[in-house]
Amino acid sequence: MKRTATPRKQPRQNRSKNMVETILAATARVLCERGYARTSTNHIAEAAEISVGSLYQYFPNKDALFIALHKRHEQQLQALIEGMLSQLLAQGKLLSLRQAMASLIRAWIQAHQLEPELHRRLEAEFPFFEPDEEVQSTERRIQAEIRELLSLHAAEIGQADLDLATYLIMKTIESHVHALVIAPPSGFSPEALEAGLLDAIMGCLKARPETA
Amino acid sequence: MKRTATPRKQPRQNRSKNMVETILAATARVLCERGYARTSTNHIAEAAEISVGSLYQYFPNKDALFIALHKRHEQQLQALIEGMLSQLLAQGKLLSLRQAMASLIRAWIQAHQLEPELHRRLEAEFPFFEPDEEVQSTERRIQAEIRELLSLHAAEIGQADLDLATYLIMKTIESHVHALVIAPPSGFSPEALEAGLLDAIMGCLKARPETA
DNA sequence: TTCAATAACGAGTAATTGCTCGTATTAAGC
DNA sequence: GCTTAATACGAGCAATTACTCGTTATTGAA
Repeated sequence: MKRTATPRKQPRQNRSKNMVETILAATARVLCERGYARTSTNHIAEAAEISVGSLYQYFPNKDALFIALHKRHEQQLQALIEGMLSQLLAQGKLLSLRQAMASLIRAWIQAHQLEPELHRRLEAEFPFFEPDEEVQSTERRIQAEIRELLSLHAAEIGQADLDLATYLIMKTIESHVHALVIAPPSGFSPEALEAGLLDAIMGCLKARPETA
Repeated sequence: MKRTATPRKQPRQNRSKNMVETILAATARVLCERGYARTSTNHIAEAAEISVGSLYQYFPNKDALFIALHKRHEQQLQALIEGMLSQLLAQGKLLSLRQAMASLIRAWIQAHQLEPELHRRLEAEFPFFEPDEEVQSTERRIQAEIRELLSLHAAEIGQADLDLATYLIMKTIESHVHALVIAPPSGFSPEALEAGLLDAIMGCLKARPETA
């Protein structure tokens, strides 16, 4: 497996912009159908009804395809979450802390309804690539926005360290939603799970130091 | 890549029992050093200082190696956690709910200190195999034991559905510990994280239905 | 129409990989 | 020692794979 790193040309004409889209769409399709391990660049080219040569004009190597796909998907999710966050921030203290958290959780869950099978494949069977800089930067922005949301209700929050609180609730939401998408637990209704998750988040915020 | 499924012979003599151990140990070593994608059966045989032929006498195909390794590792972790759980159950109501949860969290974290790099590789860059039946059964037993632990303190617990509560706290602990091992967040001390996690768990348990 | 830049093509290649199978070595029962 | 079963070996095969590069087609401006 070569791993050429030579950068490829940027699409100039219209047909080649379409090409990039076609290739990524085919990559997603084949990934969902065959899984990462059994997906080859030849398969992708065939599914996209183009030649391998064309594929390699825009992507320097196989992994670049998946990295691009991964990035695009993450950015779509992030956009949905940020949309809800800006709404919540705009409303200020009109909403209670609990209401705001409930909305955040719901948005997070809904975002993950976007191409869930692709999400599953990307998250579950993907080798560990270094996270994209742009995605990370948005992640930091989301974190800052959640922190701001929390600070609106600082009076109600027991946890003194707002940064820690932000980190904890993000990780908690993220992991539960992840579990919901990857392997939805049987026996519990989505509503019950959502409510339970909200309780956990609120508990984590309300908590005041107690003696062990 | 063939994927022969013919079952292989069970080791009878001593030398072959050692062989299986040697092979698994080498698999772990190579996996940690090279990562899953760049690990071949030839590499493993070389690292184990045996021949590929010998390897294929005990493992029907490449994935069987990783499946066996994965299973062994999971069982080790489960054993540690179950050990702590039986201790906690034996102590009955001597410990407060909070104390019991704190011990559980600590045991969970400590269990994951066992070969963390191997754990990282297995969890992060492993294709999606169907979970092992034996491992799943132990998982269910652990879940039942946690439920029992909770039911000892049912009076203090707001969440009416103990099964849901059990599921929620398991997933919460699991995911936070996972994050701690895979990508420890910078900026927070381990103690603060542990305390925050405990708060989240307790909040999730204490929560009583509120009006949204 | 001409022509050069851009894009698309796809047969072919070099490398790798999983795995087999015929052979050699060792162990155990007699 | 002799015999037989168990174990270990490793050269090599068949299949797959990522990727190249010489060629052809398309575009659009002059």
